[in-house]
Amino acid sequence: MTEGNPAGVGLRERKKRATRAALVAAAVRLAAEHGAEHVTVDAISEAAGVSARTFFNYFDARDDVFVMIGADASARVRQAVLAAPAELPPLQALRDAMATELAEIEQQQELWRLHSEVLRRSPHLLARSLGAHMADELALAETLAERIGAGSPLFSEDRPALGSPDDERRRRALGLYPRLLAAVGIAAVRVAVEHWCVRQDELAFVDVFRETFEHLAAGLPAPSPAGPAGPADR
Amino acid sequence: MTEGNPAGVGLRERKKRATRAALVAAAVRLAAEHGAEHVTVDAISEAAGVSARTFFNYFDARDDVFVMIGADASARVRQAVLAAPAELPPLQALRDAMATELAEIEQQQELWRLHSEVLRRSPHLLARSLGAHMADELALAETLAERIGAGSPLFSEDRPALGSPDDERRRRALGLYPRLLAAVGIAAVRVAVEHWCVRQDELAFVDVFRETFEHLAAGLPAPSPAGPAGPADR
DNA sequence: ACGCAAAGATGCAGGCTCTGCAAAAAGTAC
DNA sequence: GTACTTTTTGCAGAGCCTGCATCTTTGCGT
Repeated sequence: MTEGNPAGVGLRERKKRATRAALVAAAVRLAAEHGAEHVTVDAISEAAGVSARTFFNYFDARDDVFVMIGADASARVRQAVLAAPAELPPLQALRDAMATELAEIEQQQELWRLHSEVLRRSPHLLARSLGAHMADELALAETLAERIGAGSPLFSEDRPALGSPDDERRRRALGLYPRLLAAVGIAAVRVAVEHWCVRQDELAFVDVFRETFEHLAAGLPAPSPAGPAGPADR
Repeated sequence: MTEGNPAGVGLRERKKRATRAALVAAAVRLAAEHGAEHVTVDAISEAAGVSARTFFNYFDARDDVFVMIGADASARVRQAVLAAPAELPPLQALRDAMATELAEIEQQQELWRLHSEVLRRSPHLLARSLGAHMADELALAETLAERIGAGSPLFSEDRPALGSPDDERRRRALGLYPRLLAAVGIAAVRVAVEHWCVRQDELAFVDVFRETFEHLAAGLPAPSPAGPAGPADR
């Protein structure tokens, strides 16, 4: 009924995306100004030009509007993991895929800076955001399994909700290693980003990122007192 | 008003703990039976024998009552990390500390099984639980820093909320390595537990746990098709 | 034992979040 | 233009959460 239209995706679809984007933009702008917990659904909806009831047609919970940014970045990482040269070890393939994505995000700085500002001032949202990425982690584990070749043809782009029966089935089909690699990789990126955010002035993100994955590849040995993977940084 | 009383911690304190425990127990029991999202604060409070208003004197949000189990386990892990033999590499010290704690938890099986059942059926809570452990991660990173000797005398038992100015300061004082080790270690435990939960019948948790940390210590190399971490235990 | 001060529990008012339902409005196809 | 589908909206209602005033319990000195 729909997608036969390459030029225009259909007025309906376009309007929906516009509304969603307007809600997210309004929410982030208001949150940056007044603090996320003082921004009501009514205020967001009014700023976006829709009714409060409509807000809940787009988001299951008020907080979701603050964590639904970059929902497609993880999909691109998975694609890159599959496209990586076959001779690369899994950890390196993952590292490179993530590096590419992070570089692109670094260019949209402004939006992400506002967003991270909001998250910093509302730890509650940070926690929620973290949890929201659990589904990404599972999907990434599947992709890694497929790349390694240990997996069955699990590839599919739809992601069932956490805890669904389907989700259950997919977990069973995965080995320990892909899941571990996915979890550890995501944790490493998170730590690298946080570490860099705290000392933006002193360090280049690329260096932090490289050092982080060097630690991992080395098996996390105790760092020498001077510097872990190079000259010390303070 | 303090600790001078070894025999009894004071009636007041005991009552508070009892109330908190009663609320948690009632909540988990009700959630296991009816599903977490159908359990109201009123129902929990009534089952625990207190008023609904009192519930919010103990928990900031209704969902918190479902994720506040084992809040003191992480403190014991930190203690064990510090107490570990000095010649142990950090990763191993962390592994052993976690293993001890997990063994103790394995004995309270019943409560934890119920709890994990609740989390499984309510992914929303799982996400929240994940985020709640962020503070633990930071504290663990500090402890690891102290053990390594790279840290200043940061030791203190009070944990400021995520995002507080104090939290900010403490993050700055930490190097990349301790934070990475803490994040990766916690992620590894989570994966091991999940992997084991999904195939409880086939595997012993100890084995899954050991294999997980072998992967880490080896630097996450691509597993050989046959056996993941080489020819088994050493 | 008595009474005082601190801490906790409770009730209540009120605002905000979120859901189901049915009617109105807007887009789509014929 | 008409009929069909999708989206938006208002409304009612349940539940979540907080601030405030009050009452009860506990800890402790005398």
